[in-house]
Amino acid sequence: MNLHLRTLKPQHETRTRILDAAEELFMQHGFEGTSMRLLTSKAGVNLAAVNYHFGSKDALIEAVFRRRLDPMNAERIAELDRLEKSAAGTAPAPERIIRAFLRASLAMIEDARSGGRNFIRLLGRAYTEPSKPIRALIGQLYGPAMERYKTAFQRALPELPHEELIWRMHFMFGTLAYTLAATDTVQLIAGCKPEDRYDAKLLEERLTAFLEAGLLVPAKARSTVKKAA
Amino acid sequence: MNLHLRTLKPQHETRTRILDAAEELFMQHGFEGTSMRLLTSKAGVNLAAVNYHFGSKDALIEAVFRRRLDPMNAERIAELDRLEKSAAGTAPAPERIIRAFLRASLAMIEDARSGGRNFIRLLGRAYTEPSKPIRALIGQLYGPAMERYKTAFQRALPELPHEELIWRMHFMFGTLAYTLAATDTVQLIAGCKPEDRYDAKLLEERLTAFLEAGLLVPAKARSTVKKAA
DNA sequence: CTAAGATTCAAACGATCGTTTGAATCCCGG
DNA sequence: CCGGGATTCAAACGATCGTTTGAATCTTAG
Repeated sequence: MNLHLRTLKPQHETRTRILDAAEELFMQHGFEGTSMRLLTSKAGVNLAAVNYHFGSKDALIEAVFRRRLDPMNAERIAELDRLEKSAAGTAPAPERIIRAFLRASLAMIEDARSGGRNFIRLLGRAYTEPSKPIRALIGQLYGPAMERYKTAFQRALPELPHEELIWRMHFMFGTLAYTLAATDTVQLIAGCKPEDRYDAKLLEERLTAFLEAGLLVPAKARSTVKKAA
Repeated sequence: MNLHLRTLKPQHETRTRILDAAEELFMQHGFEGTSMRLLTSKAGVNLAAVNYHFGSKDALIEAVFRRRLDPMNAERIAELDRLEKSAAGTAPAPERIIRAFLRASLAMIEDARSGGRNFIRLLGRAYTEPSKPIRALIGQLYGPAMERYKTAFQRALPELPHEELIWRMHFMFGTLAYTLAATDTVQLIAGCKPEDRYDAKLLEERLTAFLEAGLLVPAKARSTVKKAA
């Protein structure tokens, strides 16, 4: 029986070592590109440990996402709760909602010593992952938070058509996902400059300004002009 | 000697069949998730055909990208040339530059019968691909077009600091890449509605409005007001 | 101390991977 | 019709994949 909490550090140490190594290697080489042998050797555990503790490689992948994504989305929702409570009945400003959503991602980018940054980049990849089960898992884990933020935006922007909001949230989510995942693509545009390092605070300002402008742009400004396609 | 052009259709038919099958399967299962056996059987060619015609699987991947990306970026640059010529000396409006960049991608989304749509989704994935060589290839193929559009934006927005422009282009590029790649993530936000089909014209309007707003937002508008978070 | 459960270990399993081989077949100029 | 390069084919190569096994070792309760 391990119901008692004593000596719990070595109890799950192997699990943690595996999760950490998986997080980093999945980010570097992808899921299929990371072999169990490389993974377990980096983690310093036996080859059979993954199947013993997680059951299979796919179950390990799921565990990697759940470990970070569950608390991350919970924090996102809590942040929104706090924001709405402080607004006392009135709808919070869109900018505040955007910042509330960004904060969890950006906070994780800043902590480099634990694998937070690795995970964020890994997460950005997962959205466009070919594997159906992985995308389904991501959708399931993100679902509740997405729903909350959607209604928050709807309340803050009652004049914006529902379908328009869906697309703009899609754009916003895409900008965030790509920005965090494709770190070295900045230099694709910049020419060569690799941009010293992620300044999370500065990045938050830039992202918020960009996303807020896109979200608030008047809908169908050219609806009457219309397309002469 | 096959210098003469005669009978050139069956001459490269195997190559084309392989490229088409690769495009679709790479999109569905990723590069590592697509085996040569599945690929060649779908293409209806012998297993050894890929190595005979392309040399290796990696070389095939590169060929898949080059076949579409070379003309696509050439068209992008031509579009910008045309735009600048019609502007006769003055800098074209940012909106026009954005549309010029989007057009090539959206045109390819519309042609569903050839594998254009497959390729666009595959391309979106490639930006966040773990494999270094693939990202390097993408960067190399995109480089010239990126440089041209960067100077075009700089001329249209001379007051925008260079570093700010880099980031906003990064955001814009990310929005486009993600929007096109993660088709079924829209429903993650929408709840369940799968959105009938991509209406390329409508998508162009929505994307242009969103991106233009983000690109044109005043730089550092809140530097003095600052946050009272 | 001892026995039982939890965990780790080296070794091997069958399957599948990308690639290579050498003969068979096709295509076409002479 | 013939001969040679281009292409296709079935078969096999060695390597590596994820997973399983059964014994060895560690941990802990009684």
